[in-house]
Amino acid sequence: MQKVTIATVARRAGVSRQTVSNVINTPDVVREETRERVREAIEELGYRVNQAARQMRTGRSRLIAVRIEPARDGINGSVLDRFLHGLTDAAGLAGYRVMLYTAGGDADEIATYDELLNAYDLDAFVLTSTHHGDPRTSWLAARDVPFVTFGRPWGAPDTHSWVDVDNAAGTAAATSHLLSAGHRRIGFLGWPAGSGVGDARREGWHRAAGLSALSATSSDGVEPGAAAAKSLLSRPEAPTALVCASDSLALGALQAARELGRDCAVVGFDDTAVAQAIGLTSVSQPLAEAAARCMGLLTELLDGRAPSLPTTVLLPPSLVVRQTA
Amino acid sequence: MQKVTIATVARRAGVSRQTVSNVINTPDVVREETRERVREAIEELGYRVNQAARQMRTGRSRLIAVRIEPARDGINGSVLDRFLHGLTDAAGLAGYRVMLYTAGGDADEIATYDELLNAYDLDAFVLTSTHHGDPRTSWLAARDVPFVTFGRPWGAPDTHSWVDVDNAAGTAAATSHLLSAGHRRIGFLGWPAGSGVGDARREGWHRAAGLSALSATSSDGVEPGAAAAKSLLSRPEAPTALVCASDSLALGALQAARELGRDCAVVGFDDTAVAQAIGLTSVSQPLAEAAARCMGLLTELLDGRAPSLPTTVLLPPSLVVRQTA
DNA sequence: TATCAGAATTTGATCGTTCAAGACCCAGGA
DNA sequence: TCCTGGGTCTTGAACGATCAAATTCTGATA
Repeated sequence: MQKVTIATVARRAGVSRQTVSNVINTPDVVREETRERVREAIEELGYRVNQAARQMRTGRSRLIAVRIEPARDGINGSVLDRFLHGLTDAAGLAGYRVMLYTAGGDADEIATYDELLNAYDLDAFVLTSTHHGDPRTSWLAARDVPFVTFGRPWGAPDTHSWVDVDNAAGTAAATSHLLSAGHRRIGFLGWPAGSGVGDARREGWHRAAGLSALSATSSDGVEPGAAAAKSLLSRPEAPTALVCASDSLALGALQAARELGRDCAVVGFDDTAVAQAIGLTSVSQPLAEAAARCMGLLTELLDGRAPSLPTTVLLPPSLVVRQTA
Repeated sequence: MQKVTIATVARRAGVSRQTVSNVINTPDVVREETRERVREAIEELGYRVNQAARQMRTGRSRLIAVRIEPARDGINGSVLDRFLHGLTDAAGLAGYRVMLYTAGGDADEIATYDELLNAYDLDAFVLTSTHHGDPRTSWLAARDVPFVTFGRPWGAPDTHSWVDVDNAAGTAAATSHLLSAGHRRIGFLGWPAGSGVGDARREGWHRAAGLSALSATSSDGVEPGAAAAKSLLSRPEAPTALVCASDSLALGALQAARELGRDCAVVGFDDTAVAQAIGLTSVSQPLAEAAARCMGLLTELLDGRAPSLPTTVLLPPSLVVRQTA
């Protein structure tokens, strides 16, 4: 089976190479009848555009890169996993492919950008886990590399397009749910101030609960969460319900309540496998949609039809009610 | 900043294009002194080989593809996630990159192979979730496409190289652990016969426990697992410990025991986030190593220095002991 | 019928690399 | 002196697509 190139198709259809190329890339400049003839030839021969050749001329690879992170916590790891799946799907529909890379830190990641851009002509990047003073976005912006972040630019102006989930709305919804279930003293278990995501989740609870006293912080994890929850539940005016910044913390809270023999409603965040498994009510991020929107913004950027101002997308999460609240 | 090509480097080093190419690909044919001069030029200019151009000549892309599956169960999803991370790392070290794709079923996946091979000149594939009568491997083999499977060819001869985790050894280790803890009636909670992985996990338990009566099956999931565990625990000679084919089933078993007010040791499989979170003893697969070995086999195939017979790698899992056993 | 604009199609060059073949240099043997 | 041959380096062509410019076709108008 010989290799089928654009020339093979051209011969079969009785036209020139360029016409075949036009049928593929700018069909409207080709006469209807010719177009049909060429399309048939393409079909019969099973022709597929050779990306490498196309890329050499156009300088575009139809490849976008995403970093795959080590599943840190394990519990939260699946968030990225689901996002990745959604992104791969969305990219495929838009005619792009997703390439993975790993990186040890921001500097390492930037070095990888350089490598990927030079060697593979990557078209764009999707960044996750944005944080305060993120050096990656400025590096990419300075070089006019198209990119979108999943996560807003914390503490910085909106100089690029991003997609994020409205974390505050999530905890607010959780709090409202608890309020309408009759709870009046609703506490919050979160991370130390400073992380954008964590602060937003606290803010949503605060806005809906209207009180700021019943709040505790700890690093993420089941054990630390249990310890922090215990101190909260041992106060004089102990909460009857806890909104937590993560499923790990929520799990800790459940353990603490059980150990203290207390009845305490608990809501987690991220709707991870753990939540599903143990019946934990949790706030669920629309990851597939977030991924699709990221891809949407990217194709806008790549097709040059992007608005001059960066677009920002804020998606509402949803509350998945289970047994714990 | 002008684009740096092999010609730029050649000019700077005062040699021809081909010599630069030789320094990169076959350094031993270039005189020591020249080689050094060229290397310096490459360094100073920050030159990187353009993959698209190279690919056009050589027909090889230095890209390998892996399918990213939807996180079915949620609990088990993270297994693939961790494997992917390891594979991306290992591929990077070998000078390859990982590309993702999704597919709805075997036929769909095969169509994707065709597309990826034609359009992107993919060098190789890594298949996961192999199963009885898998059509994917024969399709690839018929076209001489290099590939490795993570998971052995169930019910078929070893016509290709594969890497797998010794599932039977995992459940055997779990059973031995329980035996040495004093348990004498150790049951097994698994999936219906027919899946290679599931059968192997049962087999390991059977071998170590020496009895086959105390076994029950159900589809994967917490609820079904709880139901099946209940029936086991309600028998006259009820087991005092249960080895399970997955963490989901194990979680179900724990719930069943609690509801029945029974004390029952439980061991899961895969050491997922759920196991870590709730202190479930579980069998852990060496996913990073499995990924690295897959990559190792692939590079052998790709460099043409593969042994004539397919290589098979069977890795031992390890038992992570926590509170439940 | 001749002319002309616009549509449709073709031609030649090019992207950056590697392959294949040829050129050059120098030491050693006839 | 001339030839041989291995080591080193250079030259032109090719991979398969698209760009830019040139050419041919078509149909309407004078």
